[in-house]
Amino acid sequence: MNQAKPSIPIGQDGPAEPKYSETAVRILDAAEGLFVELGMAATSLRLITQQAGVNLAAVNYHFRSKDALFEAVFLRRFGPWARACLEELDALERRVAGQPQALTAEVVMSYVRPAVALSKDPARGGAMFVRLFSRVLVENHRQLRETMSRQYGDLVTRYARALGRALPGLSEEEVEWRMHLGFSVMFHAFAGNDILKVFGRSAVSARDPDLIVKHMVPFVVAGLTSPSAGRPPGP
Amino acid sequence: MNQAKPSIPIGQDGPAEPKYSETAVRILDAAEGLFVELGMAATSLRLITQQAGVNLAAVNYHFRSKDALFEAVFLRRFGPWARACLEELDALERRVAGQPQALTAEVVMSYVRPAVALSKDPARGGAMFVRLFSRVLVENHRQLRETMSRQYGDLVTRYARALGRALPGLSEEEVEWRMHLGFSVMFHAFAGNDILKVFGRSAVSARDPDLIVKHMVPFVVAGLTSPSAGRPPGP
DNA sequence: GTCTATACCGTGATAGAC
DNA sequence: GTCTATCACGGTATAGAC
Repeated sequence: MNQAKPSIPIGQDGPAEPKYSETAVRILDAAEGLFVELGMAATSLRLITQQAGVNLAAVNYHFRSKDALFEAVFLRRFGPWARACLEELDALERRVAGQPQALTAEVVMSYVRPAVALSKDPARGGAMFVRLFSRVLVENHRQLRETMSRQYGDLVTRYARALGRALPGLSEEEVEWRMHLGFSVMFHAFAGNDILKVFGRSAVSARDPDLIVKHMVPFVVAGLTSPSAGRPPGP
Repeated sequence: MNQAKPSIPIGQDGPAEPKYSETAVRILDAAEGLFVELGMAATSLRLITQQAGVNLAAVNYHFRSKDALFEAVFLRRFGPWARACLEELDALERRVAGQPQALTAEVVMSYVRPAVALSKDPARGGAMFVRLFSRVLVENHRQLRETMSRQYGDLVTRYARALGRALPGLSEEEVEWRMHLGFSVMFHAFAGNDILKVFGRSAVSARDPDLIVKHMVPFVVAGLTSPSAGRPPGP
C-alpha cells in the first residue's frame, strides 16, 4: 500500500524484498509446504503455526491475514525466478543484436532454463513453487494478481517482443496466441497439471525436469513455428 | 461401492446417471454456479442452500457432504461429454478402418469437437464445466479421481491408441508424452488457464471457442507431428 | 421419504494483557 | 513481539416434524 515507486526495475535489487524475522520465516516455510500439499483451503492457520512452533496469533501479526500470508509465500519465491528470467532475456538480446531472426528455440530456452534451475534448487522452493503457482492460476487471488501485473508485467512484454522478433511472418495477434499456447504447455508441464492423471494414467507426468524438457521443448517449438493459421494454404 | 460391474460400457446408457429430485437439481444448479465463480472453498453450504431456496440440511440429505456435492456437480456434466467423445472415437475408427495413418488432425478434432459443442451448450453447463474441471486438476479430489479412472479410464486408452496409430514412427513412450502435452494445451486453452492473465495480459484468453480452435489446433498438430525427440538428427 | 431446526466443534480474525 | 481469550462463521450430524 505504501510502496512509493510506480514503475519498478526488477533487475539487480528490484521490488523491495522484505526482510522477514525468524518467526516470520518459520511461518513461511511451514505454510509453503502445507499450501502445496493440502491446498490453501484445507490448510488451517492452527496447523501452520503448530508445525512452525509459533503462536496462532503470530500469523496475523507478521502477515495481515491468511490471504496475505499466501501472497507472501508466493512472492518470496517468485522474485528470484523473475530476476533469473530477465537475466536470460538480457543475455538473449545481447546475443542476437545483429541477427534478424531464427531463434524461437532460444526464446523458449530463456524461459525453460530458469524453470529447470528453480525446480532443482530446494533452497528456493524447488518444484513446490510451480505447484503453488498453478493454484494461483485457478483460484482467484485478486490482490496477488494486481501485485504481479504491477511489478512484473514487463516480464511478459519482453517475452512477447522476443517471440515477435523470432516469428516475423506472423501478425501481432497470432504471436500473442502462440505465446499464450506455448507458455501454457511449458507452465503446466512443469507444474504437472496433467488431465490424464485424473484418469489414472500418470505414467508420463514425471517429476524429472530434464525429461520434461527433452520432450516438451521440441513440441513447443514446433507449435510456435508452425505455418500461419490466419490464411488458408495456397499462394 | 455397490456398483456391480467392474468394466463399464460408457456408450448409450453407461454408468448409472442418477435421477435427481427437484430439490437436488436446485442445489446442483446453485452449487455449480457458485463453485465456478467463487471456488469450492469460498462457497458455503449456507450460501448454496439460500440461493437454491432450500434448507441447509437438504445438502447432507441428498448428497452426503460438501465434497460429495462437488463430485455430483462435476459428474452430472462429465457423463454427457464423455459419451460425446466416445462417439467421436467410434466414428473415427470406422472412418479409417482401411487407411494406415496420416490423421493426427482428426484425432485432435475428435477431442475438440465435443469440447466446442459443450462450451456452446448452456443446458449442459456451457463453459462453466471446463472451469470446474480445471479445479479438479489442481485441487486434490481423491474420491472423484478414483471414480473417474474407474468409470472413464478407457476413454484415455482409446485416445492413446488412436494417437499411436496416427504417429507410427514414434516409440510408445513418446506417444504418451505427446498425448500428455497435446491434451494439456487443449484442455487449458478451453479452460482459460492463462499464465499471462496473471500478469494482466488477458488480451488473448478469449472466450470464443471457435477462435480458440482456430489458433490452437494448428499449434497442437504441429507439436504432435514434430520429428522424434528421442534420436538426435542424422541417418 | 422428505424436509426442518438446532446443536456441535473447528476455523479465521481480533482485542487486550503482558 | 508475544500470548490468551473471545467472537462470528464454517461444515456436519441428528432428532423430530410432515
